[in-house]
Amino acid sequence: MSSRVTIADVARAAGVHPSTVSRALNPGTRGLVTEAVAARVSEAADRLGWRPSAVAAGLRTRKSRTIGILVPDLVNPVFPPIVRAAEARLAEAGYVAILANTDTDAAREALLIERMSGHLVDGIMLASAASGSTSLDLCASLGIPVVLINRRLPGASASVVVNDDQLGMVMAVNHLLALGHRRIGHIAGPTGVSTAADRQAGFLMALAAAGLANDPLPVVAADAYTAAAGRRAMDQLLVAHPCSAVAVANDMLCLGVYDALAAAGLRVGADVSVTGFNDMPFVDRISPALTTIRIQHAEMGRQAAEILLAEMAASKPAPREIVLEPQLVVRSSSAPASPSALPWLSSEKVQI
Amino acid sequence: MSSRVTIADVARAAGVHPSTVSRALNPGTRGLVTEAVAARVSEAADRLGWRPSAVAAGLRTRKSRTIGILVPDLVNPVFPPIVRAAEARLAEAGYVAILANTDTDAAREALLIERMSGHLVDGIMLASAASGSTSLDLCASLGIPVVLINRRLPGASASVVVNDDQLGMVMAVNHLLALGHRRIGHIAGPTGVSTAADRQAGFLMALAAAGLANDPLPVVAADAYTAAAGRRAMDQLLVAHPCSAVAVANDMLCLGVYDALAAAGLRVGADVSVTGFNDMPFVDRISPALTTIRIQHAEMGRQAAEILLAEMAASKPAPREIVLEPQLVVRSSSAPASPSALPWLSSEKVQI
DNA sequence: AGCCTTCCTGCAACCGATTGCAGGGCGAAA
DNA sequence: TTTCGCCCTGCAATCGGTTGCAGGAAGGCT
Repeated sequence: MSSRVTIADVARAAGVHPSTVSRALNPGTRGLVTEAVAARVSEAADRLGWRPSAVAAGLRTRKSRTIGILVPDLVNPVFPPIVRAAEARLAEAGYVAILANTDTDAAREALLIERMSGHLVDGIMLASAASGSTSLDLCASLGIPVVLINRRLPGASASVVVNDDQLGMVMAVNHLLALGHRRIGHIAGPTGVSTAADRQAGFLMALAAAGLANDPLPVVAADAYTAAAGRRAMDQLLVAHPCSAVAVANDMLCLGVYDALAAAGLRVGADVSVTGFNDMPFVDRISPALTTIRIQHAEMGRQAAEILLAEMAASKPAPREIVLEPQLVVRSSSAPASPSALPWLSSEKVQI
Repeated sequence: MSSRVTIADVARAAGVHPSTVSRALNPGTRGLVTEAVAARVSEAADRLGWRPSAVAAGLRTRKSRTIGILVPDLVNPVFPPIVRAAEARLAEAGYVAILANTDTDAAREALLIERMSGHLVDGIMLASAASGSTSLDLCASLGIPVVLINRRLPGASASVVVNDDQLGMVMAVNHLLALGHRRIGHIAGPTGVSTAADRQAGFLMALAAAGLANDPLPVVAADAYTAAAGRRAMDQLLVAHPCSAVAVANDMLCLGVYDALAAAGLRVGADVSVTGFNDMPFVDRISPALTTIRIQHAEMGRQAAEILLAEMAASKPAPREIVLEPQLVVRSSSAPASPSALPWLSSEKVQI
């Protein structure tokens, strides 16, 4: 009933030795056998309904045509497009993808990597690796090539595909500056995460370039990329540094920022401009539609797959780094600054 | 460097035979060896850093501790929560999940199933299988247990975990009726899909129960679960059957419905009430927030995993059917009917 | 004390394909 | 006609655990 038909059965049917069947059925070695024999074997194979056993082949070759994909949480809308594109490219090359969620838990991540290594994965894609993660060392000791996606890791020697986070945030801030805003705050991402650090660096750089560098920093760091954390951070920023515009490190945070502003009686866009980052699905549908920085999710996944395929083929790894260009998408959450319309700012002392 | 340490190495280190190592390290057979020996073996195993090779074990046992998950398109927000929950439950049981996107392409689906069977998957979770799909037969002939998620398949003998789509739609319509609406339309899903059929049945049932059965049917079927299809369908419905409320088969369609109403100069909620189905992420953030039917995405994935685990353990399949209860979530897209406020309806001749 | 049972461990085959090595057959060149 | 060489195919080992079978030791019972 099941995959009973083996290469031995085919060999018997075709009147040849199993090894000949193997050679005839394998595209790479088909040239080693006579065309007539190859044809006879192929005919017998699909007459019997033979299906290759990737497991048996893998045991011998130590290659499983399988790669592992680790994401913190698939429900976060940033990841599906990445995974989708990666899987598509891998499937094209005959690979299957093993997916797992790490929950940003280092121990769990290590467990999953070890389990995947037991399944002989030929490579691993690590999306948004937590800082201080030892996963790279683990993979190295297991001899598994890795490519990091979305976040880079300090001092990592693995290949990486990331967005140009710094540039993206510069674009967002420049957009706000062009709208006339001068008091611009920043809700940063959680510390220790490369996307947070790079985006904050971009923010400060853009401000400095505009001659608006100042002290204390108009920055509050959220403790996670969630709406709740965004709400808390914005509540703090409203007190610590009232401003007419805020460049937020992440779209998800923006949802909380919207809540905080609404609670403070402020209108997003009219009273306070907000920009996000990621252009995740449906932020064009929220009210007001979010101005944000679009990153190439799908391209990230595709490129990561491409790199992994190349690294698995090559003998010498030679880590590569791919930085993708972000794009500003202007919608209704950002609007021209009009100081007169901001009575809530007038009572504060100007800090910039 | 790689997974070099085999049970033979461990056996040598512990001074026992490889078979004894296998028994000692396997939870199920550990009782067969002396406690002292088992301890000595375990010690040697993790001193040497032994890691089990799921591939080698699977070759012999014909069990890979791997299951395949097939979804039409991971980017559709309905699926991540399902996949997430399924993967979590499977990981708990020591399984890994192979994920693939079918693009609703039958040929591709068959290819993926065959490929997965080569990887000796112990079971397959099929989310939203296309109607007329031969995948079930294929899996049966391959001897792989299957569980269908989200959509049932006519005449299928496989286990299935679905939402009570009919009941859900009845709840939505009853909600609209309670708000005073009497002219209620329905945007149905694509034909041939069980969710579409069941929800439409629920719509008609609720209308009939309220004594509002009528002819012609105030129903337009969308040709896909997309915003664009929703837009087209609603444009048609506005012409064919003007109404004060519309019960839509799917949240994604609602996005298009919103567009169609806006284009017609009608306000969602105030002029026309709209209900969706799925309560997918962020529909609470769109404007106006969507009244919809919440389905238990995560529970679907978890239950499907549970069933699969049970079926793989049992010798005799015995297909089960689990129907999960939906829940009405009222937000701002539905409001009391006020005929006087609907001048656009007054010129039409009443059809109900 | 002798016999039987039970428990533990070793032996070896096996899962299904891949691959280095060797040998046979055939054509070409001398 | 003989020899050299190449091409094709068969042989058997191998990947790393798992498991049926058998044998030996220890303990219980009469």
